[in-house]
Amino acid sequence: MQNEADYLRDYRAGDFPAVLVTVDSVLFTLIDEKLCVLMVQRANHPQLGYWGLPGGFIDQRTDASTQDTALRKLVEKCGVKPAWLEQLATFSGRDRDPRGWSLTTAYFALIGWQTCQPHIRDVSDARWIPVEELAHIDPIAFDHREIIAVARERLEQKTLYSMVPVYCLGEEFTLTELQGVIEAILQKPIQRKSLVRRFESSEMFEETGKMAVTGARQAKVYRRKAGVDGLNFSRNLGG
Amino acid sequence: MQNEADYLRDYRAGDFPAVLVTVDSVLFTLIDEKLCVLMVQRANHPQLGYWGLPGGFIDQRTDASTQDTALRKLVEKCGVKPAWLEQLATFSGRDRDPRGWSLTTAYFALIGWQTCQPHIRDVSDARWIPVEELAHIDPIAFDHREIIAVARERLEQKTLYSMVPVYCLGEEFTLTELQGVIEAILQKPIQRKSLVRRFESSEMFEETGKMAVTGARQAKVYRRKAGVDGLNFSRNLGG
DNA sequence: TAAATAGTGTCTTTAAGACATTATTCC
DNA sequence: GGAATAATGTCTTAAAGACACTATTTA
Repeated sequence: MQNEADYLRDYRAGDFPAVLVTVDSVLFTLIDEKLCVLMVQRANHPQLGYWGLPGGFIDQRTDASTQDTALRKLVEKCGVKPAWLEQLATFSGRDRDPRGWSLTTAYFALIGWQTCQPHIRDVSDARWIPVEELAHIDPIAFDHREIIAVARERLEQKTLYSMVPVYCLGEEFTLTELQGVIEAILQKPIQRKSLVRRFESSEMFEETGKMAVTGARQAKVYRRKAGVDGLNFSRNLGG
Repeated sequence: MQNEADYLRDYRAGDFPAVLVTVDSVLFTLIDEKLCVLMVQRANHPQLGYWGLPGGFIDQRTDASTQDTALRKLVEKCGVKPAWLEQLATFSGRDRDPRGWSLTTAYFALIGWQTCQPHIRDVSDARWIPVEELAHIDPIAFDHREIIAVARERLEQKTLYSMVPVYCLGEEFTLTELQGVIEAILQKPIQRKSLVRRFESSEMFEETGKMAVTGARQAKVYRRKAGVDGLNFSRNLGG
């Protein structure tokens, strides 16, 4: 019987028909009170010219995992790393890509648009699209419309029991801005008092000492404490 | 400039180094008050003889998605479909499989062991292993120990806000049995009253009319209503 | 001082936790 | 009747909802 070393020496990838593997990201931000997603106009076949999610193939030399692929592709388009990145789900099937049986591991990401605006202005093929306008964009590449829908669903759920929406904002923000993102995501008003209670009990934030001028009473400016990542509440907001 | 039809005609998979793609499942059940996971002794290289998760390669002719692959492989080992199946996450990297850069989409599944016991008895390479014994099983194939840990984490979380643990039981069960699974998963006692409140308000279950004899007062026997799937509570159990 | 926005106080509501009590069955 | 298990009643607690109120800034 063959031993493992012999097996590996004789092993040739490609004996089985390969699955086409990609990695795509759904990157959200908030612009003008509107939840937006970063879309890229495809520069190659197939579906050249279609709007789709930023992503692409794994580079086996540089990527230690699909998360690295996602980050690499996002940095290409935005110039900076997203403030939040987590795996969403893997979408697969025979018909989702015309080249054959394929699979994409999708990531879910958040960033403050201010952070990457300079870079996106230069990359003419990338654009922030308000999620409400997606319905009017047709076609959309592959199954990316469905992937975005799943990502939105996940974002909504996480908004109910965590502070993730804060990663749609810049480094510094006011409570009213945070409330704005949350309400844009949930598409309904929330109780500011409930938000304040969570904001404080999370201990994820600290005052910068600065005040934001809004035309009336000035608002305290906060930032995320270094090294804090996430905190889940044991109860949902907006019952 | 080439059009899409030309591009697809000329397209050859294999121009890029392929990623090795597999699908694996973490199937849980409850046996003797203990949470167990289905493990299979590997019959092929690499890592022949190691215990690992049931899974394998996608069959592009028969599988419409990785979920089909997961189901196909589980049915091979258990003879029946799991009562619950959902995608867990995709694990990837250069070193997780000695054959090269690889990726596995892992599924998370639940079943009552009674349902598949006859088949598992025949498949000599499959075994239910109590999760507490996993620490003593070394080696475990690939990164499957880590995948199981992530699945357990997910099961624990879902137990706090849903009725999923019920899918670890057979078709018919008592409240005390359900409480048992939950306590085995959370590794701590819960308030039966809280469980009863959730059980009723979920409207996921119905009485069978039967009673279970336990040696003292008999317990009502319930079953899941047809077509009910899941329900998430807006608040966690076991503060 | 009025309007606008920021932030607080406090009562109500909801659903879980704690645990005592009642019910049923077998011996 | 007593032990064991099943099921219910009810008071307490934690955290969100509702909303009135105070505070600060600019016009």
